Amino acid sequence: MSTGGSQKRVNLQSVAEEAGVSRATASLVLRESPLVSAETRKRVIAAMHKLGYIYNRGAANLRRQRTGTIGVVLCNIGSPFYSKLLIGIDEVFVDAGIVALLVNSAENIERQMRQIWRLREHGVDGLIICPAVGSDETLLSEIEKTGLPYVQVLRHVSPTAGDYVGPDYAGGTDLAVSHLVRHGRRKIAFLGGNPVHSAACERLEGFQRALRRHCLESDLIVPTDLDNLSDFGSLESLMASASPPDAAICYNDMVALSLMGRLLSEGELPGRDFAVIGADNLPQAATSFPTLTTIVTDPVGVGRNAARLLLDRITEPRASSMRVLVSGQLMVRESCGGPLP
Amino acid sequence: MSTGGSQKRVNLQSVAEEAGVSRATASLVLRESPLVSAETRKRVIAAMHKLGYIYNRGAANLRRQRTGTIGVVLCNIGSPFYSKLLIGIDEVFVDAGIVALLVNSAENIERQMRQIWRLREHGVDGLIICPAVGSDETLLSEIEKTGLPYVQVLRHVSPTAGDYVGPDYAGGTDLAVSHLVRHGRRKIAFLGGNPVHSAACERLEGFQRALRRHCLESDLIVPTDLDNLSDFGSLESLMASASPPDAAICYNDMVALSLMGRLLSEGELPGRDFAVIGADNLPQAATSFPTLTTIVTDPVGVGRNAARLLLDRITEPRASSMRVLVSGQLMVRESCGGPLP
DNA sequence: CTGTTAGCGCTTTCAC
DNA sequence: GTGAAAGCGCTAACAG
Repeated sequence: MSTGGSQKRVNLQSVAEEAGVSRATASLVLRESPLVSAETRKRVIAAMHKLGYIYNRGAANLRRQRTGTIGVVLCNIGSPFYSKLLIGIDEVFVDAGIVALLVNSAENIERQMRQIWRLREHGVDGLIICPAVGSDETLLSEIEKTGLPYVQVLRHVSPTAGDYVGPDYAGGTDLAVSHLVRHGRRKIAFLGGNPVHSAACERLEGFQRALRRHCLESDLIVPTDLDNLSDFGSLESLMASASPPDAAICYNDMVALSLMGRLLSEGELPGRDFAVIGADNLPQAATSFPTLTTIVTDPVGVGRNAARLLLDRITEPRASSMRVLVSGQLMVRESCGGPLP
Repeated sequence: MSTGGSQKRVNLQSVAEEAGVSRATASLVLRESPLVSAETRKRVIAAMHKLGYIYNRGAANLRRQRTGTIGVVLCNIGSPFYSKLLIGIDEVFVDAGIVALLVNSAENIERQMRQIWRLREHGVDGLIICPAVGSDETLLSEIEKTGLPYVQVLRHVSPTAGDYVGPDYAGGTDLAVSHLVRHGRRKIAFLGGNPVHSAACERLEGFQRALRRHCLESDLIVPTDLDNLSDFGSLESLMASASPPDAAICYNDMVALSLMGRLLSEGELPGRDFAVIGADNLPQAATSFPTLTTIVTDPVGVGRNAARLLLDRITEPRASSMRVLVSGQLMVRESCGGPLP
């Protein structure tokens, strides 16, 4: 075949011929089997390079009945937090020779189902999924019906069913409350988003539990819109009330930074007049004015743990399900407890 | 259902048997061929549902010699900017029935090469790549050698070779300079990162060209470390010099927000005492104190365009290569030109 | 150690 | 309209 534009794809067959061995032997060389002599191996490898051979995983997968790919279903691939999660997942997968198929449910549960279906068609060996808002246990039973191993991350659809890896939201919020109390704050508000999924619920519960422990009332709970940061809902009226809050724990740093912006523009200095604590430790938290005290969660760690748990689950499908909580810390800066700017 | 762990995987064969037709006919039904009668189609579809059939794309791919997957090689999947890009890419791919295989070069050119190799093994039909720092034209020739269609995004390794889609960095910087000049600023600094890749270079060139057009000197170019925002390098000495800058254009909003934090902590009010312009329009830019004027690039648009261009390139491999610049705008807020807080 | 053989699940001529 | 047969490129028994 004279190589005009469409030369025949080089496959194991051609490599084997070039090296003067059989396809089977060449295949063994590929997978670094010790069964093949150094001499033969060398010849085969030389042939591979000479011909520019590229291993066809698709064909191998078809034969071996597994693909070395794993589906990752996130509900908001645009968020930095999720990207960090991906980094952790990717880290483990790279070591295990696995590629992630990333899909986005965009918080839409029909789309989530469609995407999972698509991943199945692609033959993924497992699933890491952050359930879209509105998912319930039928999600898990749908997945289980197909026999595909899976791990939930960041959110779960039930407090007990299925494997789950996530940050210790409640513990983090608890740290924040204790810190505020230690610094003399007594009227603590919670700008907590809406408890539409397990993560938000756990934060809220952590908040309420911590307040109870410190014998404080938890009546300053403000739902916030995470997409429209300029809207602090009923915070306005709280601030104007008879006993306004002197501190706030925010759903995340985005909310906290916005709140600080708002306070500044009203002439109040966060950290002195009003304590603010965020969550996530965005890069900006370290350089804002004032710098932001924040609950540090470890999304990369969550990703790593989820990936590892899934790999375990794939090799050990019958083991009983697990809940992994990755603990966080408090990064103390100027907005609460740190030296004032 | 007592599914005894290892029931035979249901394939097209079983569906065909169940429906009382041949494999070939069943296959036609799958792909919605008009060649099959409504009656038969109905029977086959019923059989598929009954058996819980899942299409095996791997097998189909092997046969058709294409996979319906595309490799996306990014150099920093953790950055929000890249996540936005992914959203645009994903949007187009979902419509085209394509799945993205996402890999991370982590700005490491060996890893980049390894990952590309891996993607090839998975049989991707094309590549969207943001070249890691240090990549040169050999990257393109390596890819071209394999005959795989590709599109560069956000950065390119040569001003002419290969397809490229990116924001109009130079144009954006130009907008910013004109805006500053319009507001009476004359000593404009550029906190521009290091020009280690095409994006940074284009921003810098845009800056210099714009200053020339306004007959200003462009001697206030400060390389900044994008990972360590608290370090503004020689900015310190600039500010202390005989003719200090009265404005700064920053590499991105992260740098700009840090700079504003710094200014505030030194008692200067950004927007009044010193104008600051960022780039990217992060959510925080709208809620910081003061709010941040910023060059709005459109990463989602870049992603969409890159994905579409790649799809074109796949169907039309011989067409000559293209450069697409996605234009941006200036979002005017308090830190320059907007009403003072 | 190496070769032979028989598929993995699907698509695609080409007959009928 | 539908079916029969021939692979896509690889791996896994099993022989030698």
